[in-house]
Amino acid sequence: MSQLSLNSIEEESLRKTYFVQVLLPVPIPKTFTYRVPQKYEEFIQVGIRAIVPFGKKKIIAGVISAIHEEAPKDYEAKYILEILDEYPVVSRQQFKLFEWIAQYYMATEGEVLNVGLPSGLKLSSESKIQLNPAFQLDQSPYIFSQIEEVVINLLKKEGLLSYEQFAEITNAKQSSVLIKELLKKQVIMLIEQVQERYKPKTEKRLRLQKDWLDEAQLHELMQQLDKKPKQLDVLLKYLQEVPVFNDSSKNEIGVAKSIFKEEQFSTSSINTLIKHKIFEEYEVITSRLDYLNRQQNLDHEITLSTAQENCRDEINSIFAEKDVALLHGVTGSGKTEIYLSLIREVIDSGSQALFLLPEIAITTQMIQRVRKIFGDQVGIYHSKFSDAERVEVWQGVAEGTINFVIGVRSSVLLPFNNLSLIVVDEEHESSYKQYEPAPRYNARDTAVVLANIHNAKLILGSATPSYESYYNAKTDKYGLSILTERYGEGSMPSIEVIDMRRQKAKKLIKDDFSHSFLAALESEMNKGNQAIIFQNRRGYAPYLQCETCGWISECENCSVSLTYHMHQHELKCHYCGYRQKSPSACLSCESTALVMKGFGTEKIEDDLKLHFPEVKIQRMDRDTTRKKYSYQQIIESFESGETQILIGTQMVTKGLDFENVSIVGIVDADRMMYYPDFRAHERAFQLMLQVSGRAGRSHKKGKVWIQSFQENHPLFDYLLKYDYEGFYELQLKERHSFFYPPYCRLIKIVLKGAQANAVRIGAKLLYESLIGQLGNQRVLAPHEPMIAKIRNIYHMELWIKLEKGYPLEKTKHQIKASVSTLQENSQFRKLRVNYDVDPQ
DNA sequence: AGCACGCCGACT
DNA sequence: GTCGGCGTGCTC
Repeated sequence: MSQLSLNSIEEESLRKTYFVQVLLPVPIPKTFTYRVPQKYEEFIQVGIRAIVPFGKKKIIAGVISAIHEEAPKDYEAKYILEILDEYPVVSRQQFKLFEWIAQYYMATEGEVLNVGLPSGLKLSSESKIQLNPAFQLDQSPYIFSQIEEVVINLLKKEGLLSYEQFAEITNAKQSSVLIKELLKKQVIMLIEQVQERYKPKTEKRLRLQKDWLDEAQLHELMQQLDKKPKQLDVLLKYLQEVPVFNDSSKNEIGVAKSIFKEEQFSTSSINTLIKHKIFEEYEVITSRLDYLNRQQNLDHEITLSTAQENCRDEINSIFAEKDVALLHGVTGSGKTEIYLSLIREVIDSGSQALFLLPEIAITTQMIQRVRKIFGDQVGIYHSKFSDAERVEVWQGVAEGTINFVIGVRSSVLLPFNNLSLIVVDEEHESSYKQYEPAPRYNARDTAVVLANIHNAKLILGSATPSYESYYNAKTDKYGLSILTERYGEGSMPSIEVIDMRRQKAKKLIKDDFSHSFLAALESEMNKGNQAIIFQNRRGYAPYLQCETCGWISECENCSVSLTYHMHQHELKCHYCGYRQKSPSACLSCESTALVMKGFGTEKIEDDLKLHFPEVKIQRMDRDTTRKKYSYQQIIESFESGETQILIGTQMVTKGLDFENVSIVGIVDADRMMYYPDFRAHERAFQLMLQVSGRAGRSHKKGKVWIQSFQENHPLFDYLLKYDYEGFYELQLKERHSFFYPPYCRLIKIVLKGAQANAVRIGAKLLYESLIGQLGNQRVLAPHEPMIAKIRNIYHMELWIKLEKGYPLEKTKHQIKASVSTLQENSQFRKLRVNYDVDPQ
């Protein structure tokens, strides 16, 4: 005995102490060291979550990123409080990716973790108020107010209250005063509680107790229940659902308790049956991804046309040499089938595949199509899905039960461990770039790195590739495959550009439409065809102006004009949400000569309704799709032919296939082209081509009408010929001479602050410091962005342009160092600075 | 990012 | 005198 205990003491002193690095979802650029309690030693793994104390009172969950034995020298490490997972929720490859994103996009790994982890997997403590167990009202030396007594009684009943509940109940603004007072009187105490937000969904099921399974016993049971008709009903229903007399093993799975409820069986009889040990109630964890529970008739076949097959083979041969293939296929060429057939091959070989789409392109149509082919192997990762569902996709990917994910930007952050193929469709979409909050990452570019980490292949697909990607393909960094034919009978519509200047001179414009367009529209309407009208601006009129004094309606908090919305008769700020009733007279000179300038979707809808009173017209923009199913409803109504004209913003340009659209109108092409951004022309061309692709999807030949006051702009020459490449070449020359991407890399630095002066001077000082290090060729002088003030916060921008090959990482360090030097000065300390690498 | 600590103005 | 305003610094 004594020998034994000596041994264990020796063992104790020889025992290694383990420490872990924990990555926390906070914007601090490092991991934190914690000590591992002995009881958890054997369970510790990289990638599992641990609950740790952080700061004076906070308790949060982080992810273990490394395990080691080095005790920190300068401080005493705190202990891990608890571990949460049996298996890693973050894969080793993910840590690498997180690190790359943080480094490249000048963010912290904690910020990456923060956007990556579904909030159901993030835990953070909440203070709860609890009655002090030692407290007794009659023995307390204090006197209590009425409200205090109410609180005491409530706590007795409820046990725990959150701050929020407490404030609500006492409906007191000084609830914190009350809490302090009660703490002083030792009535209450505060506890920190972490709550796992993700709860697996469970289902209550019923089955027969084992004693009743054979025929004789069942018979006896029937007899027993002969006088209890309600219970007998339940039993008969059960036997109907689960014919245990044929196969007693079926009893194991039982039946969902809910089916009895649905069919109005008596709940009390069921409970009696359970109490009498005839039925057994048990719970199972079910998936929220309800399609996983459904057996489907899968249609594994993907049939490709000869052109598609050739393209697929071409991509496969590109992959023999290169990791990235750019698929440039015109709208309607059937790129999706090619992706899906390649994904099929990957999944069948047992690896994972990821299919990225911009948010608006993940439609019900698309999901159903993919489900039909892949069934329960697909996980959908989309912001419209609940957090619990996202946690399940996350876990499915980590555990390997889901090997195909179709999702938005953030799905590049899922815990893949065996990825073989990534597809980025509509790769030119600027929504792949996250803007707020940090990390400002581009999912398309991150996918390149993700593919690299997994040794996977990547397909970038688009009808109008981004110039960066096309340049990479042209310079042989990526492979290139081109699909020029539309799939099936469709052909590209013809395009006509209307010279609005001439139309205006001849007075052939009515309500912002040229007569020729209106005539064409009318003729198509008479034929029973459908039309899409595109205008990239919502609301009625972008601003209200006084004709007497020139006053313009402006937002109080932002440097933008207020947009007039007719339906609510309001002026709204599209940046901060400020609204006011539309004035009937000028707020400056009181003249009533107020006119609306410019036009948005709402005005177009209004005008066209007057023009075509008998045609059903719908509008699709952020204002009409705010409600959950309104988007769906608008699409369905257009699809069924009920709506004849669909007016919309960018929303109408993506992924929608309508058979009957024979005419497309782009009301104001100039607005897209004359935007102060070096990508404006690239974007305008892409957008116009995309909208054009909505017409002539079937055998009907479509036509696109574009209204412009700059009708002889070279962009149109290329657009009319569908000459993507020609326009690309032209633009590239411009990018070269003005030194813009793809010839350089851009980093945008934004300084924000409440004091216009501090922001302006701070930007100037930062500029001076940066040109000192990078040279004045590489830094653009600070300037106000187009919208200099948003919600009363002033903005200044600094652009860094770096030629290819210039040391990137070093530059980023220099930038950060310059910013921290600037912020040593208290005047600039409260400026917010954010970095946008490869801004869109 | 939160959150506590600490140092100055306006009030029972 | 105190309450609470926000500027400052730290979190293993």
